[in-house]
Amino acid sequence: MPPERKVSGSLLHANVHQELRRRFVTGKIMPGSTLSTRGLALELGVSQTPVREALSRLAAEGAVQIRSKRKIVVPPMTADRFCDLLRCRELLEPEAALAALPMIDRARLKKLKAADDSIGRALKTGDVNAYMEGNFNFHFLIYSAQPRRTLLQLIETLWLQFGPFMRVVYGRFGTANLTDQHELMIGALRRQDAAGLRRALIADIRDGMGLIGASGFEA
Amino acid sequence: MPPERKVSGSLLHANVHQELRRRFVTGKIMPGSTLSTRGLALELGVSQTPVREALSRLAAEGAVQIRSKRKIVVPPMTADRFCDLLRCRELLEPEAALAALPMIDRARLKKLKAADDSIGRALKTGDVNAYMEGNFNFHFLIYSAQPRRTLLQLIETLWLQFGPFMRVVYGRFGTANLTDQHELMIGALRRQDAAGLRRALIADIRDGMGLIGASGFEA
DNA sequence: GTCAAGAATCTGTGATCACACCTGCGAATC
DNA sequence: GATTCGCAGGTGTGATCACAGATTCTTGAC
Repeated sequence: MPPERKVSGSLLHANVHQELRRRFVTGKIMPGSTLSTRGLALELGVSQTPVREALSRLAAEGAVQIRSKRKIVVPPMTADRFCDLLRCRELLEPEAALAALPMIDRARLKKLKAADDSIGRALKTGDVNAYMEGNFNFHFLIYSAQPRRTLLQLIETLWLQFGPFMRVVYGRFGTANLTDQHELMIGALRRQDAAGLRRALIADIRDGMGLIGASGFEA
Repeated sequence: MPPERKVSGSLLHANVHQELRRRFVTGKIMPGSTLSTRGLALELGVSQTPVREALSRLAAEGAVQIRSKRKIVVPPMTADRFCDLLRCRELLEPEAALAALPMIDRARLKKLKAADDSIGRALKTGDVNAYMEGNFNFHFLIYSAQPRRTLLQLIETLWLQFGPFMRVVYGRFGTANLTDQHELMIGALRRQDAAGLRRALIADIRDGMGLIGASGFEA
């Protein structure tokens, strides 16, 4: 069979990487599950090559671990790792949010409000998928407004590792009482209130931390 | 020609990645220079495949940019990016150093002293290579003593992007008067003096920041 | 019926080939 | 002599093939 190349635009491996990245961030992939190059290639209708390239990148970003012996797994969840991730978020995200604060114009505020509404609807219907996606959009609408690309990249790395965990936690404990902080953040952004923004964001991150204490981890 | 496989141990692409990473961290690769898969493959005696995989990882870590049109370059240096990197370092590295502080035993202190001596010798002889390598070893001897792997990974990412820049700066301004902070850090570690450690480390990072102001960047 | 040994299969990894496209160098034309 | 057109070389990218090793299922003997 000839290669049958048609592609659409270009850069298959970039598309694959983005698709997988989306799955990670929105928690569509469970911690501890195993991925295979051939399986993903079949599923996405491409050859192994772009899948391998995408998986290398994800490995570099810590989203998957490449156990050289015949298995490539998304890292299992442990309390230590979860805590480490949250504390790193707590270090980096307030910095990004504060840098973004002066850049928030009316248009972006409108988008933020829309994202928060969509989160609210997801909470009502119990749609965890939509909640995860909305939460991601909400936070990165803020962070991407600031010009420090390296800082943004570090935060993306964290969310990539964090997504699968978050999904497990929310699946286990439900998604109640988590949206208040977003409202506070929007208010602080509107008032250009740096202290309030930092406070609300840290509280938002710590909400996740609180969930963790009791549950036995693994897988 | 038959594949002629001999490998050594295993995992070619891991070796390639590590080799390239070392070159980046120690500044053997200049900002703005271009790399090629075929060239590196030839130079390292492997095929393109492991090189491509390693380069994907490095791209994910921000060490190289993959301009889809025919060129893969190490990002050119700009004042904004340099400043962004340094501020991220300032955010993350003190956190790691303080977490490492209680873990520093006599053996590690001895290694730190040795690394600092080696830096001193490099400064005397003006050996920039040795200085870069020693500086890297010194800092990561500290950071790797603490258990937060994610935090460590983030810092490694920063150094990967930082290495080529640092080399340019030191090549341009010389490496004088930079070692004092390391002595102070060793002293603070010995005394388990958290505040002193933080102060010396931040000063060490800001030393780099000071160098940047006047010079016109690019390339 | 139980357990162990071997075959079949499926995995990641590396090499090689094929292709589209950009870059430069050279020659031909005005 | 200057400008433009075309061809050759080199690039990243994707597909395919080949191989080593691990896992799993089957099959055989006790």
